[in-house]
Amino acid sequence: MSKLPEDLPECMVFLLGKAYQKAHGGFQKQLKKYGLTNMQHLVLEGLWYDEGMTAAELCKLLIMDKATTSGVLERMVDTGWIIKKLDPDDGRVQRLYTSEKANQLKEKLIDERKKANKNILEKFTLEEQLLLKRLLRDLI
Amino acid sequence: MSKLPEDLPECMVFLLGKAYQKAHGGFQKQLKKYGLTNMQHLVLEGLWYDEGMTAAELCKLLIMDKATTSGVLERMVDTGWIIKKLDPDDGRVQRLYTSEKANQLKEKLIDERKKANKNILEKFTLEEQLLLKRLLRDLI
DNA sequence: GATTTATAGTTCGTATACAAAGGATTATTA
DNA sequence: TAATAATCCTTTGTATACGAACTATAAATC
Repeated sequence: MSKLPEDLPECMVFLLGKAYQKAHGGFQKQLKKYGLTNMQHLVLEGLWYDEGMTAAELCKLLIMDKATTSGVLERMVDTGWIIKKLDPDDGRVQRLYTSEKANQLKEKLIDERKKANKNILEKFTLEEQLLLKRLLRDLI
Repeated sequence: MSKLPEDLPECMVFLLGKAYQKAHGGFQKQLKKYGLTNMQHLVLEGLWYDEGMTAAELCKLLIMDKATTSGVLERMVDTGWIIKKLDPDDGRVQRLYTSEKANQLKEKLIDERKKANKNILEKFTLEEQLLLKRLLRDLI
């Protein structure tokens, strides 16, 4: 990291932003060969956890903005990663399912996330890794 | 934080993203009354550190994408936060300066950042704060 | 000194992020 | 049950984020 103004490098917003920027960029590159984005990958993991969730449930679980998610889901339907089915009991609700294409890649895609995680954390001791994750979770 | 699929909550990309999302959102709200965004605030802090920097230098210092920054700087010129001056020695270069409007708010704006930082970190012990910042810096 | 290469910034295309407003539909209540 | 409120989701507008291509200018090399 280059030299920074005054106490800016002490600023959490900055540190978190840049740490995320780097981690996100690395993962994004890993996912490029699948034609998936980080966000889209996250949606798949959410649906694998609970297939048939509504968009609202997914947003709540994964702390995503509903307006943003609307567009993400549309693109994922267009590219064949997920399927939307209208809920028969509630005309407002669309239930979300992963596609065959997605399910066939499930193990590989989860492995990519684990690999990304390993890349990010390998510079730390196991103790530091656990501590960092705990501290970040406390921030959320 | 709500319950999450399998070991997703162990994933650094997710944890960093959501921690940043929350920190960023809080700071953004603080800055709204000034009509500034987080990114624009960061640019001002960079220029206060070294007035007259070029966009390229600013990008390198603050780890920003040049394409993104181009638009940010244009909006900041339009809204009167910064001034661009063509470098007399190099026709490619635009040198950047903070405006009077920005300088008059300098202390308040830096205080806002410090307040944001305090809000984020207050739940941790001093030891945890220092540790978290060190770990994040090591990620950048 | 003409050609090539490198650098500074901009522009374009695509994908988030999120506030705010707008349908559509369901639930609640007077 | 008609009116009101709450939910789900989409749309709109503005601001990043970033790869890729492009323009203008400067530097390097033959």
